[in-house]
Amino acid sequence: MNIYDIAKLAGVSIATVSRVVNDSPRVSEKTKQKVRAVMEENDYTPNVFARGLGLDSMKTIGIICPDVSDTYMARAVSFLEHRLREYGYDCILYCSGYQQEKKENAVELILKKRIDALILVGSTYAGHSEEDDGADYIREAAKKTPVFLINGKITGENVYSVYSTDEDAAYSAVSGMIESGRKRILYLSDSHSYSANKKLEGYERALREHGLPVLGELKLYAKNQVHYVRDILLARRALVFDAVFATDDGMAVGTVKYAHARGLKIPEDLSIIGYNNSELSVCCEPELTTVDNTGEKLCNMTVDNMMKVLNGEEVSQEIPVKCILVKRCTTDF
Amino acid sequence: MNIYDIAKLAGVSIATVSRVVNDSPRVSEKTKQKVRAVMEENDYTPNVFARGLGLDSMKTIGIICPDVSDTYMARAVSFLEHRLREYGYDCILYCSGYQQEKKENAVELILKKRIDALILVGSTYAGHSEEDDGADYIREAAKKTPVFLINGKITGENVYSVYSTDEDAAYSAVSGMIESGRKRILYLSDSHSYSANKKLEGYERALREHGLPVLGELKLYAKNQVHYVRDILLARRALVFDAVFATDDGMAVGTVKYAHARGLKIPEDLSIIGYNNSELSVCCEPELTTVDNTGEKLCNMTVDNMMKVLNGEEVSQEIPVKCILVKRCTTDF
DNA sequence: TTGTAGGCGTTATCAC
DNA sequence: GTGATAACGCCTACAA
Repeated sequence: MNIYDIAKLAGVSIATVSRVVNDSPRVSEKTKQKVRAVMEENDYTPNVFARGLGLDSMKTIGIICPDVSDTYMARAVSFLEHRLREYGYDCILYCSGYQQEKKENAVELILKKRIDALILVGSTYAGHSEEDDGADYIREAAKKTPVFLINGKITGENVYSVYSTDEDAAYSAVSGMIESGRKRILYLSDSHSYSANKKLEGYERALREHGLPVLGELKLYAKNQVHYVRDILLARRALVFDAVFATDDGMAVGTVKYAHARGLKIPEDLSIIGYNNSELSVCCEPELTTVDNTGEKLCNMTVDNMMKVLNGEEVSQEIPVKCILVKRCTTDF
Repeated sequence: MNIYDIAKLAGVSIATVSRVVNDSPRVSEKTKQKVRAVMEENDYTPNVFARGLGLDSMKTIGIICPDVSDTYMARAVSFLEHRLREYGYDCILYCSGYQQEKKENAVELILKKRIDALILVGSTYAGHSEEDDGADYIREAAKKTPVFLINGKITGENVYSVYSTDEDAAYSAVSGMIESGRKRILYLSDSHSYSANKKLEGYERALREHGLPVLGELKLYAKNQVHYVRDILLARRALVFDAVFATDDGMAVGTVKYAHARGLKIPEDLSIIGYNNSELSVCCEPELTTVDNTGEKLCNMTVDNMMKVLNGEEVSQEIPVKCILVKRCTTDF
């Protein structure tokens, strides 16, 4: 059942049917009714491929994230999908993994789908250092379609970044711990991504501004898995620390487990702050103090921005969003 | 840059270019080389819309789930996406919510995209009772494209179901608790979906076969949120139970919190079993005994099956998969 | 082995 | 207000 069939049945031309489909004003109400009736009756649906071919768009946005099974990204994808759908867009999802090669491959493949825009979720896409950010493939992609980063920053034509101010958040979280008497604060992270580095900067600045030394032994990298973190900490008996700032709740919960295993009291003996304010943060005992980086806000702003860009409006290429420290029971300030 | 441009530059016809693109055997190696070179140089990519129009397929699978921010579904989507990509398919994601009307709407909208197949994740799509399963919209969809259910069962032409045997799993979990001396086991659930009902059946069968009464007061419905469950249990001081069988880990963790609040020892005073073996299950203290319903296996089997169906092969319309009880520290059997 | 021509189902630009 | 008709870019008989 195509536009010709409908035209024939309604006794009009395909042009008129097309106009009705697109609700053009220059069709008489009478013929509109007539054509609509025929369409209903035969439950006709315009062929999206044909339409796509003509308009060079299928109203589809590509979303790439390293791993949707990660809570943070799953939530982000959920927010994005909802907001995009409100605007009438569909989502193609691609989970790229964390390796540079796979990320480049993902971008390349998804671009072939002629998406209207591309969203990259997670700071892994923002590269490592400021100089060589390894993000040229993204700038290249931006020549074909607008690119939107969630929680990462890349400068370039046609690329837009919305990110949370992790440096600030880390600074004030760590400052809080220092001001409540902590002297040896462990920085616990699972990555060297853009946002992880920002958190590290905030951590170090807090130490420096409070006159504490920045020690290499107090920076620990691990997998973001509860038991993994617990065990790695248990294995380093010699390492002394009275507080932990983790860049993800999973690692913070691992630290809670470690404290239990060693009989340490939280927060008296060990103060802990997580990141992301995920479900996990209210599962452990005591419940985690954690940084909420307002994923929903980031996502909604990104989509709203995108719609403006697609409409040809001017838009800021860089939007920082403030984090919120959610105080629960693993800190005493 | 389209097929005509490439043809002109390579000094061949568009038919030949098309053959090269599709790696047809009836092109001489020499012209293949030549054409490929030109394509590389201009980094030509065939227009997927045009191809879709001709072939009536864009190699895209629709995935609908009620909510990707839910851990179980996020994992499922992740597994599905990976497997589908191995076969060269893309995924369109749609989060429908749980309301019947929205689910129907989601299916209707995604069908318009002319996907090659549809996957429905979660037993909410399988309806409630055996008689009126409210799934006619799915059978209707199956007239247009093959439909695959993950963890739900619907009978119908062109619909395929892969599901875990939740009745069995619930039966043996609850039996374990009874045999270790529990007499009043609370059934805690957040839904009346197909799989939730199966779990309830298993729970009731275990009680009956062990000579225990099936009591309405011991069936409790709640939201799948840690604090919500804790508070609802605290609010029912009069309710007596010595074990809890929860249909999701989130509610089981809520029960752990409840036990802490009341000073109950786990598992001595209260034995708890969760469901899904999610991240949450190792976050609380003590860690949860839980049922692993092998989501990865369900997903992989679904995709493999789908590929056979798309190739016109015959395939079983119904595949049950066994669950595994993961024993941790909230039970004593 | 290669080329020509028709079809896929729209939208958009003209005329009328 | 409505109707022809030409794109859109690819695939694939059929012909050579």
